[in-house]
Formats: sequence, structure tokens, C-alpha cells
Amino acid sequence: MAKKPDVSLSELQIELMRVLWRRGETSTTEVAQELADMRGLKHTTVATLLTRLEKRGVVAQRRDGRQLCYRALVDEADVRRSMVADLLGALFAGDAQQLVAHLVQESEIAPGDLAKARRKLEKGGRDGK
Amino acid sequence: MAKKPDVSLSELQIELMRVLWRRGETSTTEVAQELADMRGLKHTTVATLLTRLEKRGVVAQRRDGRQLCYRALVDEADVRRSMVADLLGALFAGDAQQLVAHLVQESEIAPGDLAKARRKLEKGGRDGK
DNA sequence: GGCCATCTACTACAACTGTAGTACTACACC
DNA sequence: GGTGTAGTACTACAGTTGTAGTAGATGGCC
Repeated sequence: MAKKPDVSLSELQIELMRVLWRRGETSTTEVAQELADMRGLKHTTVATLLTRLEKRGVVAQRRDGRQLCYRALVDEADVRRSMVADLLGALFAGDAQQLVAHLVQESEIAPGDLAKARRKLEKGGRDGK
Repeated sequence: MAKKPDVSLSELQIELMRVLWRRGETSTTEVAQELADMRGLKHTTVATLLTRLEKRGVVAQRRDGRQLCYRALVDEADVRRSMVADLLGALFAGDAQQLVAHLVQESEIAPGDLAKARRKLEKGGRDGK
């Protein structure tokens, strides 16, 4: 399996991807519709963004008649992995414990919830969400 | 105290800031020296980066004779706060528990270290910085 | 007092991002 | 079969970032 080296995406790009993750293969028009609703973007803007992501290898393009359909080539976990690792490297000396400490100190999470999260993970299992 | 709205910085910008955080007020030349050693950047490159950060209000500039000295206007905690919040919002629905779960699942941190971190925080104390 | 070294200021440029307009094309409908 | 519409392709443009060169000023040394 090929590596997914760098999948750091901007917030907007992630929003695009989220549509593809949710709906699977999706036509430009459908993506554009959602993004128009969500952020008032024009159809052509979304088309541009999608072709750029395609050029970058993050999504695949398939022609369906006159339409283009896009499909994600990376999943959300890939992006999370990549971006969390970047953040960890840039600001926490690569040390996840420091990040957790930050979350608690900044009240992003309560210490008790740490234990909760841990129990959930240990019990519920690694098949994830 | 004024808000520090958006202090999302690139990796390189953080590297710059790290020098200022470590040394306090620092001349361009000194910063440039460090960055030259670390990443082979030219003096003028570093000067450009510093003036840009100054324009953005992230650092303050003071003239000392013919030299410019820079001082950070945000501390590392500010940047961490801002960037972690961005990441949380973009990829974890703003839910820090999900991020912690990700860290464990991706083996960035062992479940036991979660407890360790928690104990350390509960004991060591919330006076933080 | 002139020259060299140093430092800043300004300019440049390529890549990427957010945003969109315009031009072209093909299909559907009448 | 002509015309409108929807969809793609291409172009554009401003802002940010990484990178650096050049020009101009200033101060020290001989």
C-alpha cells in the first residue's frame, strides 16, 4: 500500500472532503450545492477546488457523461494522522502527552474525561467509531 | 487585555518565534544566525520573515542603533491554544475527547500515559504558566 | 577621509489558496 | 434543427508564504 505522505489540508479543503467522505462518489454539482448552502460558494469555485485536489492526488476524478464525479483517495483518519502529527511536531516537540496536558490546562477537556476516554477505548475496542 | 484572535503560524514562523521565546528580545542578526544554522536560511530571508510577523502584530520591533530587535507579542501558549482550537474545529468537531481518542488509537500515546498525564496535572497544579 | 563590512528596506518571484468570471460544449426540449 | 442551460475548462487576481537579491545607509578601521 502506497504511503499517503502529506495530507495537510486547509479548513475549506477539509469541508470539501467531508462531503466526499459522507456521500462517497459525488458529482461536482452535488458538492457545489452543499458548499453553496454552507458557505455561499459559487459552483465554479467548488469546481476549481476539486480539480486542484485532484491534481494533488487527494481525490480521484471520474467522468460520467458530461459530469465529473469525485471520490476521496484519503480518508479522514489519514488527514487527522497527518495534521495531528504536524501540530505535534511544530508545537509539542512531538510529545502527545504535552498535547493532552495542554487540552486539560486549557479546559478543552476535563481530567475526568480523560479517564472516560481511556475506558471507552480500552473497553469498546479499537474498531473505532 | 486585548484578545489574541488568530495566531496560527506556519512551521517556519513558529521556529522563528521559538528563538524569540527562548532569548527574549533578539536582534535580527542573532535570529538569522540561529536560523542559518538550523535551516540554512539567508540573513535577508529571516529579516523578511521578521518584518512580516511585525506587520501582522505577532512581534514588536525596536530600533537599537542601526539594528532592529524583535520581541514576541504572543507566547507559545497563545499559539498552541489558537492552533489546537483550529485543528479541533476542523477535524474533530471541536471535541477534544475525540482528539485524545485519536492519539491513543494512533499510538501517539499509550492509554497508561493518559492516566500518568492526568495524575501529573492534578497533582502538579493548575497554576499553570 | 575613504573604503569595507553590516544591516535594513525594498523588490521579486514562484507556489498555493480562496474566489470567481468567461468561454466553450453538449444535451434536452420544442 | 435551433436555442437555452448546465457543466467543464481555462484564466484571473489578490493575499500569504518561502526564499532571496540588490540597493542604500551607516558606522568602524586604517
